[in-house]
Amino acid sequence: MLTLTAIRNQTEEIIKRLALRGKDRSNDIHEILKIDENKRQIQTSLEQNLAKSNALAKEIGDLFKTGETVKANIIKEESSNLKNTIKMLEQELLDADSLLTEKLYDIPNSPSFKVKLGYGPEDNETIFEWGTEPNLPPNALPHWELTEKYKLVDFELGNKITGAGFPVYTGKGARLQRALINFFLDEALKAGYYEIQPPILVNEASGIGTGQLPDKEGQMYHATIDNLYCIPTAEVPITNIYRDVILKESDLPIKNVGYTPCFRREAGSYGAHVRGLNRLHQFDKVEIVQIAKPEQSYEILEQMVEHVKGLLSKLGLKYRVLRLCGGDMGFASALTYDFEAWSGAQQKWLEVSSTSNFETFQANRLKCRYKNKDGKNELVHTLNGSALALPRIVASLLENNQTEDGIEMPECLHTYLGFTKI
RNA sequence: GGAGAAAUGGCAGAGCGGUUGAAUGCGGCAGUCUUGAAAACUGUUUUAGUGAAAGCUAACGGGGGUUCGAAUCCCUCUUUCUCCGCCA
Repeated sequence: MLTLTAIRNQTEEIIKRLALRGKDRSNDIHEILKIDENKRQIQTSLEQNLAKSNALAKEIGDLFKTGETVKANIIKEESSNLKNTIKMLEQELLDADSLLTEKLYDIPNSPSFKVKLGYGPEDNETIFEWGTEPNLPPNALPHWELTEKYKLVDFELGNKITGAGFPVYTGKGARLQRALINFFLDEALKAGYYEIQPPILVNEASGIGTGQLPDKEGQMYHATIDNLYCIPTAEVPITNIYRDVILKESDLPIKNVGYTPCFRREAGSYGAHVRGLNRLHQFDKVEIVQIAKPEQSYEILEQMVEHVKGLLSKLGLKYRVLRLCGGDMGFASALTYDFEAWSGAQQKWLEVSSTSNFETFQANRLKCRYKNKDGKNELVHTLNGSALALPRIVASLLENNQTEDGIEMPECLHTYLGFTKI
């Protein structure tokens, strides 16, 4: 969530930046300021009463020590009466505070100045494109037919065991999954990331920390008996490592990478665009996460973008990079680059990575700070990106590299795969 | 899963109803000394809210309660440790 300090001190700038999302938020912001002011008034009044009560308690203690019990009892009564006022003010403060939090949760992150005003995907800017149109045979097949032909993924079997969107990878299909995961992890290690294998079930506090809760509850699988959630991305556990943590300046930037399966309920999805591997309930992803000093974060975002570009280039996939417009950007993000790989047989772009700078939006909820040069605690910036998500990479690889007599695998995967062709 | 014990500052560890935001030790930081370092000595060392500041308020695992007053008593949850059971 946005920090109150920013809303208070840079009100006009925040409003201007929020407007880039295509919706005027000035009323909400001013309402928040009003609630905040009211809250502070209540708080001041409460604290004054508490101070009085503390002073009386001390006085009673002293009186008992000197044996002046009669006098002490009189003050005791006075203090008892004060308690009612305090209780009332406490409740008022609690109400004001929860109202304030509720309103703050409702405001998305204010986009970076680099973000273009826009309302949907049509307003995104393509800032980079690489690769050439694959040369496909005349009878080229979409990946969902290739996976069947070469027995790589069994969707039917997944239906039987679990349900739609839970595919079973078999034979070379399974080995391709493992190869990609290892390739992505190794590339991240080479780039200086530290490998983490986190839990894939998280508690409620973690869901709130990275912003999946309380709003997007319906997107996650929920194990109700133990009140745990299946992670929709490794971002959740890996970023929550730093919840309620004060880092040293020398710790930054922190560069973590983790592979996890990801679970998304994708409630309400249907139709051709979810066919095959295009959209799944369970999929695999390697995620890179960085924690950075504010002044470094945008440079680091560029580095992360370069890293993802490198992966796609090595895989030989035609791809493009989009800078999302305000209206298409995620709730928590200040600047997002989407990566789309070209799917030759489907003749469409498939989103394979989303790499974002959240500035202090997540850090504020997480209470993740670092001690700066002046010894002050300052919120960090958090960033993350998929590097990469597997299913659509597999779809593109299979489709783009199909030949009359098999599917060629890119060279960078050969040693991981133990074969060169499917 | 059963039985028992415990949770205090960066760490270790006192306190177990009344100037205790918290003794002491270690660590950290600053200074004295030194050519420099070590040692020794001196000082300093949590965080958040509010305020121009002084100050005030809150926090001893989380939540709730008793009391004029709680780190200290009670309830509850969580976690850790020990023993038993089960298990890859």
